[in-house]
Amino acid sequence: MKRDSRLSRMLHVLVHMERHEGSATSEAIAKMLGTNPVVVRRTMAGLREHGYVTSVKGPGGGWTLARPLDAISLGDIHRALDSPPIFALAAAVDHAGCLVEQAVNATLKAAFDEAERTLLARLDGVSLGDIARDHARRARRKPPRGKG
Amino acid sequence: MKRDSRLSRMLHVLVHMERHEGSATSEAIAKMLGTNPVVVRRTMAGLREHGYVTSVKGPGGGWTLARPLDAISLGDIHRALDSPPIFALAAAVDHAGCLVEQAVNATLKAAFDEAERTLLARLDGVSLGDIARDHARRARRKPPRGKG
DNA sequence: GCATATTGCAACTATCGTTGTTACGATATG
DNA sequence: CATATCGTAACAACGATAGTTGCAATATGC
Repeated sequence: MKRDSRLSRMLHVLVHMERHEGSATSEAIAKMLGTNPVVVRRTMAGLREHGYVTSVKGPGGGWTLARPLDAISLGDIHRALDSPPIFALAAAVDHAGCLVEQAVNATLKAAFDEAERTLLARLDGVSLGDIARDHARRARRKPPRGKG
Repeated sequence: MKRDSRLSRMLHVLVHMERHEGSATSEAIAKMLGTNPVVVRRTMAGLREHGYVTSVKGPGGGWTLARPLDAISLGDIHRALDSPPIFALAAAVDHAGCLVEQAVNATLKAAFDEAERTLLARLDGVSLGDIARDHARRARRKPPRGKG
C-alpha cells in the first residue's frame, strides 16, 4: 500500500522554517518537498489548527512558525495530522463471532498496542529542536554548499 | 490505506486446522474467513514454501498442518508471508541531499526501528499453541454451539 | 479412459487512502 | 484594479491487498 509520508514531510518543513526569516510560501515549501503547493496547504492546515504555524494570504503572505521548535514534539505533529494509522497490518474482522478469531485478535492487539506505545513514547520524547541540533551537527561535519 | 490482514487470517486458519482432522479444502477455509478460495491459496502458498502446511491436489485433497502449533511462532508466519511492511508511515525520500531531511529521517528511523523490534520480539515470543490455549479458555467460558 | 474434485496460477477488476493536479473563489497588497 | 497568495472542492493517479474469473494440472474412483 502507498505509505503516508506526511509526518516526515512536516518535520522537514518545520525545521527549515526556523532557519527561514519571515514567511515561506506554499510554493517555496512545495519545491523543498518535491511536491505541489496544494498538497502543502492541505497537509499544513492541520498544523495551523493546532497552533504550530500560521498562514497569511495575499502578496508577501505564506507560512510562519508559531512556536519555538523546542516546544513542539514529534508526537505533537503526529496528533496535529489527526493521528493517522501507524500500522499497515490489521486484524481481520470477526465474521462469525468465532472464538478462534477473537483469541487471535486479542493476541495481535496486545502486541500492536505495545509497539504503538513504544513508538508514541519515543515521538513524544523528541522535539523538533532536537532534530534541528542534530542537523546542525551534520552541517558542521559536511557543510551544505558553504552556507552551514 | 487498505490494511494487510493476511497475518491475522493465517493465524486464524492454522489454529482451526489443528482441530480439523484430515485436510481442509481452500473452499472450506475461504468460508471460515469470509473470502474466496483463490485468496486462500495465494496467501497460504507462502506458508507451504516454509513448511508450515502442505497441500494435496485432487479429490479428498486440501491443506494440512505440517507442524505442531507449539513449534510455530507468530513471527514465523509473518516471515512466511514475506515480512510485509509493518508501518503505514514512511519517511519521505530525500530529494536534494538535504541535511535537514536526513536528520529528520534518521530520528524517525530510530523510533520506527525500536517499535519494530518491540513488535517482532513479541511476535516471536508467542506461539500458535499459546493462541490455541487462549482459545480453549475462552471456549470453556462461553461454549460455541455446544461443541466445546 | 473418463468424469470429477481439487490445487496452481495468470490476469483482471475493486477498493481504499495518500498524493498529485486543475480550477476557482477569497483576501490582502500596492 | 492587477496581482500574489491561501482555501477548498473535485477529480485523476498510484500502489498494495483483496476479490473474481478462467483454465491448466493432477489425483481419485469408477
